[in-house]
Amino acid sequence: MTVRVRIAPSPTGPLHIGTARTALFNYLFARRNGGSFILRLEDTDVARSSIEYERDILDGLHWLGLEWDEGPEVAGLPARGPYGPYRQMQRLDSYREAVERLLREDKAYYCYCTPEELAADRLAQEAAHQPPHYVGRCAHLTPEERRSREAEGRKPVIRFRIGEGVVEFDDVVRGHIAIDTSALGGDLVIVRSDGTPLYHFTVTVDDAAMAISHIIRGEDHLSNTPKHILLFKALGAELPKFAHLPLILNPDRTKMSKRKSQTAIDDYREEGFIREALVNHLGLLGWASGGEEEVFGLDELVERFELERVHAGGAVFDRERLEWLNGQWIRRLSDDDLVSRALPYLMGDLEARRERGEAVRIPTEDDLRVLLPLVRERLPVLSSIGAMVDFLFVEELQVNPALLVPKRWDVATTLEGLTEARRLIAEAGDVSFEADELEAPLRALCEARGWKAGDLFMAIRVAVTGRTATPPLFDTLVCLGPARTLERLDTARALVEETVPLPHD
RNA sequence: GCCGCAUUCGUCUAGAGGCCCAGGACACCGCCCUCUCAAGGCGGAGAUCACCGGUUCGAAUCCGGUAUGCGGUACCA
Repeated sequence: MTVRVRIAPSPTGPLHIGTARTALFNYLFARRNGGSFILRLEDTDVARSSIEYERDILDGLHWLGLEWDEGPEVAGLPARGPYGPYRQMQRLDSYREAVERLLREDKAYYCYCTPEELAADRLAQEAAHQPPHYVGRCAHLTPEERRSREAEGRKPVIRFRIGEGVVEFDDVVRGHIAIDTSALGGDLVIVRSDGTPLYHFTVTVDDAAMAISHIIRGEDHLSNTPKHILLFKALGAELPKFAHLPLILNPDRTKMSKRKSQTAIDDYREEGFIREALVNHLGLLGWASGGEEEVFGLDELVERFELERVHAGGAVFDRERLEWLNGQWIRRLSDDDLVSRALPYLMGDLEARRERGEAVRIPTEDDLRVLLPLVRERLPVLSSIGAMVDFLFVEELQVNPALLVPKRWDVATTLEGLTEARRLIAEAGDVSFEADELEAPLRALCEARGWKAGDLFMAIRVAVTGRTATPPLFDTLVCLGPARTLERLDTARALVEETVPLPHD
């Protein structure tokens, strides 16, 4: 059997975590089984769809590395695949044709009920403790009745006859499912009164037309599946296999939502999560390899993925795990790759500072390449690059004098320490400004004075970076260079003297 | 309300009758490493496998019921 799967997002919002996960699983299944992964845009909700969202979704999927084999034309590039168009609003003819067929075969009919009538039905059903359903008022209209309603100017919807019986199917992840059609809400509206087709209808017409073999989607569609099966049959199409993925949940275990969680892939990207981490994390939501490794790249996921191993319970999106994976993946990036990915974040930070009136140097890729080895295992997300290395690029460092004096030291000791350190560093700089050359004499100094090296180093660290947490000190000094190092030590000494009065000595 | 699905450490999960008084990972705690912060290493704590019955010599694993949660129930997708 030729495997053909699809992701069918509607461009009514930015790319959602859930959509991305569904896309991933479809992609993995397709690649694993030598099948095709199809992208289809479900844009029939014209009121809520927009081209911006469409862009965002396509961009996001592309960014994640989930390349589709067939899909719509994008940004000037032509559509790909023999089953186009891949945008539903461009497939209206095929829906019209399908509707006409259903109408002709009396599997569907025009319904003239007004919203008021339907609301009244619903109220009555509620009062009678019945499940809401369409009562079938228009199910068997005579031609005369139809004409008179038309004459009133009523615009009909088209309903699909649901019929009686039990719909059964075997879900790949959930096993055997049986649902009585009486639970389906009565005959289903498939075409709006304005003539546009509705989701349940378009999705099955398209899945049939595109020869989709496996429908892999979120569990929220499980209850709708009987409707689709009935439609497939009415259309005379072959039934695909169904696999319903567990939902991704908010921490309170409700379906993940914008209200309660960060759901836009874009927002994670902006924070500096990298695609490898996101893919890895999403791949582990509802699926596990069965082995004990958990850090997998896309290709490794493809190698191991099995739809049958997807499990049925919902999965809370655990951001801390994502962060850990992000660190793992950042550490695995090559230097060049990390540099090019992190640089925009650094630039952004510095640009923002500049706009606030601070003097900054603009870093080059080379600037970053030098100190990258020092920060890579300290980066949880790329956006923290600025906080890590900004001191190299700001011209006038803001130092909090209170931080300058190490916890175990007093002002006088600090002053002495910085002065002596400045002298030794200047001497070392005359020879060669390298980490080893700097460290040895400073350690010797501490030995001689009975200081803990860590205290002296902390004073220098703050003097030179303004921060208490930095990459290793001597490498940092080397990156800074002798001139700026000495200058900042001088500034810091002055600061200690000026702003902190020396009480009794 | 009705229908459907689900339920193993806080979280993600392994587990498909004896290997499980339940394994791994994140988070947490401690120790080691260490110039700070990380990273890394080692160790710890953490789940009466939702509950109740049944089947079986034996159940997290099979069956039934209950509870709870979630999803669906639109001229949204």
